[in-house]
Amino acid sequence: MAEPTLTISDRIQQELDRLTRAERQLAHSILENYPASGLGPLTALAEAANVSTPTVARMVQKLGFKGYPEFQNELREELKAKAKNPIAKHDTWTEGAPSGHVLNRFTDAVINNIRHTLGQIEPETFDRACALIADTAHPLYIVGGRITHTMAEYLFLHAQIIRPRVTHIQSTSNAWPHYLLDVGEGDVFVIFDVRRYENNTLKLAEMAHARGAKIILFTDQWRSPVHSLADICFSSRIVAPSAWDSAAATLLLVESVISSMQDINWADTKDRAERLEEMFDQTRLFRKFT
Amino acid sequence: MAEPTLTISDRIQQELDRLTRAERQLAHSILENYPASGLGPLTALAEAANVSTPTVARMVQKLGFKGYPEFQNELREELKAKAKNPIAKHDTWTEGAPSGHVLNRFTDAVINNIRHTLGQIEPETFDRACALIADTAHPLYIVGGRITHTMAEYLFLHAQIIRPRVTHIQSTSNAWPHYLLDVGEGDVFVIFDVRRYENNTLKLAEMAHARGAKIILFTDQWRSPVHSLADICFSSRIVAPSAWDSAAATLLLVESVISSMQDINWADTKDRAERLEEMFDQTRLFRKFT
DNA sequence: ACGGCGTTGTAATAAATTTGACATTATTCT
DNA sequence: AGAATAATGTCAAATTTATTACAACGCCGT
Repeated sequence: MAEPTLTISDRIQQELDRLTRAERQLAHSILENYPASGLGPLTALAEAANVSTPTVARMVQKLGFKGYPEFQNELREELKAKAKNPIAKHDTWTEGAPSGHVLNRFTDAVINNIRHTLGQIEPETFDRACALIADTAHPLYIVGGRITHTMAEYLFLHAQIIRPRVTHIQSTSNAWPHYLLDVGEGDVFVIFDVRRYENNTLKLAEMAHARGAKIILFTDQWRSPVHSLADICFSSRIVAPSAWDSAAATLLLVESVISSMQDINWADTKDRAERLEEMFDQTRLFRKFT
Repeated sequence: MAEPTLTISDRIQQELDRLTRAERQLAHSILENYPASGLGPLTALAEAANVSTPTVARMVQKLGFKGYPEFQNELREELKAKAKNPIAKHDTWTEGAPSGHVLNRFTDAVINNIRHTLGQIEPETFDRACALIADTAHPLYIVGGRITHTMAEYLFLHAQIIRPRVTHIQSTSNAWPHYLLDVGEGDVFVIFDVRRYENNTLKLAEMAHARGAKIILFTDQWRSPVHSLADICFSSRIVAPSAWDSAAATLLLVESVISSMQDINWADTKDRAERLEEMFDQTRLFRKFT
């Protein structure tokens, strides 16, 4: 990476005058639909430009590449960079920190995770999931594992305000079988399971499934075995520059679900939230807002 | 060109269920930086995905292509089409969703929050906080409130692996005063308090402060009253297009702290993590990785 | 108009990539 | 637990692709 901010396209345009007739013809053909045409085989490019193959080979060498494959390689790198760029246009997030600082490295990874995660979600599926979760006609069960129970609880704490009949189950607790006694056809389960996938969670999902419950699964890119039982499955990217994974993308999804639920059940929510406020005031749990 | 509006990326995601382990691995690798990686030689793609070359060949056939070259050809066609389309439709996060969809609105807000939050943090302060949290010479207490205890617990679950003498206190539980009995000079408190700020949390912070403990506070942009007692204070932006706030930026900070702690205590962590793995294996809590 | 030089194309060679056959390993079902 | 089946990898053959050598063409100056 010796040339940082000089694309191949730039370089070609710069050289345009110094090029010969056939080469210019070729150059225009490359720029015509850049960079796609340059990523095909040399022969195809030559044909499209109506020049011979050696002309192509010679020109890429003139541009300073060892050969056509190297030329293509840089084109692909450009493409990668471009794909990342519009989102992560900050080379550093925290000013004054070297780009290698944990904060910057981690933030990059998280933003990337978010981008990939969102890219894989079909809005219809998401809306369907929210509708299920918000549907007060059926009880809602929220299930988390050893680490993920924090996400489960986060969802639970909000869902609890928005709608009635919500239960939080920890699959690592040994009390979970009791909860399943009452589960019936059409009940909704939101299950969190990221690697390392937990046996209890799978068992729980199997039992819920057997009783006719709908399952909405939040997992990672490799997908928990629960996914074969799930009606809807969201997989978040969780890779991070760390020995542990990042739950940030998952949290984003959860918060979006909460927001969407709230919109669906607004009439109810408003009422419930107000009653909750009152109760908080009475318990003096919170200070009055400044 | 029989498939009009169905990109290869779409098709791969659609088929994801029908694919086998190695193929899924490969699929993710292709989607990782799409479409650049798919435009290189088959060998390179296989290597990047850690699968054998025939696996790649087989999968592209499974996707309905005669061979790898034809697959690449369609990728290039897609690229051309995208380049021609002047509407850069990538101002949305989830393709196919209107920009007003919850997912897009929420994601925008979260990314913005992250930007603002990170922009306010001085790397030195962050490093100082991590050093304190990682310092095994003093016990570490982690405190959360009604909602924030999920963040607190997330930190706790990881800190627990990385170092000894970590305690999680819920300020909303009535057991917290007991924990404070043993607190002494130099003990470290990580406290989470976002609006609505909780009385219990403030009381707890006051007592800890009185006993000479160091306080690291995670709060929001308006800053909890605890901040006057805190040695270090991180304020995250938490605004979201929702009746509730977003914890995503806070989580990002927490995860960065975890990552940094781990680097500081690496020697210990490795050992502790290994012992933990053993115990997990013995309890059969998790399934063996597929 | 002719010789020289730079440019371009043809064809053969060399290198690489892709594909297919087979052995090995993992997984599923009984 | 073991047999059957599917999945995956290794290796070699075949095809495609890039490169090189060389011949032909056109252009320009004298």
